[in-house]
Amino acid sequence: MEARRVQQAGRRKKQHTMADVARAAGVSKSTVSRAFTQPEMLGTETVERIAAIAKTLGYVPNHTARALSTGRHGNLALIVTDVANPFFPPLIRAAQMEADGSDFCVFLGNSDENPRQEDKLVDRFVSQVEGLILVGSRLGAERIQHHAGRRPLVLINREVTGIPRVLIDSTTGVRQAIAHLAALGHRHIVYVSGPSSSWANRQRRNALRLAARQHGIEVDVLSARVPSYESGRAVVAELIESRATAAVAFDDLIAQGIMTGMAERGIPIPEAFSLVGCDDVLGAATYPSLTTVSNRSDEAGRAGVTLLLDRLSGRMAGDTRVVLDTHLVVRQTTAAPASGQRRQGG
Amino acid sequence: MEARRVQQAGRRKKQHTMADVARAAGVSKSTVSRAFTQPEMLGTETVERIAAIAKTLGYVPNHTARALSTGRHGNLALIVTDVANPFFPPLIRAAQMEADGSDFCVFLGNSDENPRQEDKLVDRFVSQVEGLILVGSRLGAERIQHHAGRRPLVLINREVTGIPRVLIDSTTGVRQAIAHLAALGHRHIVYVSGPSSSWANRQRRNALRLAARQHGIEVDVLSARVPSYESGRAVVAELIESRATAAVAFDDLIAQGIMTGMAERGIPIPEAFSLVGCDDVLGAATYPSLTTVSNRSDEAGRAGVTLLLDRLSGRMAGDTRVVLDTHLVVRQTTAAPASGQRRQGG
DNA sequence: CTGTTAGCGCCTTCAA
DNA sequence: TTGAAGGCGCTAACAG
Repeated sequence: MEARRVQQAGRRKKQHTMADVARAAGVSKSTVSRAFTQPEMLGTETVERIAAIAKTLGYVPNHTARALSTGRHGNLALIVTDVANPFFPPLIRAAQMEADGSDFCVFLGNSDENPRQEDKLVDRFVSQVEGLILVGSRLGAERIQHHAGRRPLVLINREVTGIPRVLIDSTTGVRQAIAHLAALGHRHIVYVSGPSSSWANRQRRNALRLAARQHGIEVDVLSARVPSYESGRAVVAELIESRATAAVAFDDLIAQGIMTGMAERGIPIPEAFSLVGCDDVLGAATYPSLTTVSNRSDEAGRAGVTLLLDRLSGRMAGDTRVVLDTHLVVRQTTAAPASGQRRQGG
Repeated sequence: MEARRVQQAGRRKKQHTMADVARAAGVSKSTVSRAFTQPEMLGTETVERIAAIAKTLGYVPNHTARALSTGRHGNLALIVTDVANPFFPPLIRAAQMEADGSDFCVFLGNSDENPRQEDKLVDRFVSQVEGLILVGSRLGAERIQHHAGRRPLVLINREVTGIPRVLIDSTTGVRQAIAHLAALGHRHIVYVSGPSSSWANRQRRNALRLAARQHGIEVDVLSARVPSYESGRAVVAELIESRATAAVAFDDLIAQGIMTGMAERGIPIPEAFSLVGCDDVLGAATYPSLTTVSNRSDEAGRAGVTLLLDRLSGRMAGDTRVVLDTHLVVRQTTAAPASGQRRQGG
């Protein structure tokens, strides 16, 4: 009794319902409902009268009840691996704005690079969204397919056949990066890898290996595991040990960490070591400014939402695949290798 | 008829409902419901059996139906002015994780520095959330109070009496910055202001003016309006014209823009001009690395959610006010003014 | 054009 | 400890 009262007190001032409006207007609930969802079915004056009454009453249709009855929520979920990684904010922002343009609300989920967490988030969102977007999902293909069976699903930077996806194709940019390093005279480089379950990471590694082979460049791979400033800094010791003359990092954060680590050891970039990042999220903030493979993650976000919305309105086939190009932005962290080093490398 | 079929086809494979689980377990719906919400009311084995069956069936309680029936959605909304501003991602991330720990889903809204958009977002969220968090709201006090009357509301970096809020207090850090500049010998500085409707901006400006007066430092104010790299760069011409020897920028993005603008004009920082940022979101990425007022925006996000959740569970009085300190991080963009400039300034 | 009647899936009294 | 029944607010047939 006591507890119940507390709970009721906790409840907000009760909103008016359709029944209130109907009573005040002397019509039935259905008519009120129609006045909001299919006004063209009603007499003009009826609609206006109901609208006026609703307004004075401060009536607002209940989103939840409507959703339960129609199965349409007007929500969608965006799940990313790490909100704070600068790759994501522009993507999130663009997705957000795009959804907003179609009156959709967006749930944001942060999986923290953890597949289990990602699963949990999907489960939690799935019953209240129209569809979901997974960015750089760390989930296995079968899990993804499972989820896709429950709700329309779009992937960003993850490739699973049969599921609509938008892919930022690093291949073009990475090829340019290798060509650039080759032209400068590098013969032995390192790829500093990111998370092994990341599609982007695999794609970059493979593209790099292929291009390097074509240019006769030797490639070592070191792993930074987590894409962060710290792990970039931590990998520097190994990097030096490798005796390579240049490195391509999985992303700009790692690259920035490497720059710091190199600076701490008094190794000047680009004079003694060349470095290329990926993503171009730091702008020209680092010094020297970072040569990097640029991508427009905001476009990926926008495209993801568009794809999902199209799919929802039935305007789209199942296996769409949107590919966004990348390109190398040459700034100041790449140069010809020091001659002494070049000998070592060969 | 045709249309209906299309719609049904569009509907996903129907999720299992409580009734399915009940049937499979040979119990009633109520029992299944209780197994999920008040297991202690049931026999241990009953609960386990139901849980097992639910699991094999892949049953997930329907969030929407539950919300309709209880009035509790398990959602909350976080509205920020610009997702892509590096100040926000850590805050968002922390808020996100904190909410997650209490099984809440979070809606993210991007107001784009626009009060109308902010209002719109609130309206759209309000009927499906337990409460909202507004970060750096650009809304008038009366609008905020209006919204707070509909749902529990927490403010971050916005002060409205009577509404729970967490404030990142730049005063302490700004004071340190002024003391630092004064000690270096600066006598005439500029505050490069951010959005005029921003609480943080007003607070920083006022704190700066006060501290400057105490140190006998002259202060001009220039406005960058939008907190971005570009607007920082755009303000540089005026900045030079002012003949001040140092500037404190509303945030690090503006400061970074100023650095670029100065570099373009061949004015070396800190030799010819000293610069202090706010927020400390760039790390040591700029060159020279930026002296700035540090704040931990992630703590603000976490605190905001905690405050809201506490309020929801009735554990909290109305007018809570959490204040987070800041402090100056001296790096490389501040130095004594050139002697010629100092004369001009006095 | 408008009213009537069933649900949507779940929670929550009230009985047993 | 469990079941039956009603309702949360709205939409969507089906009549009229």
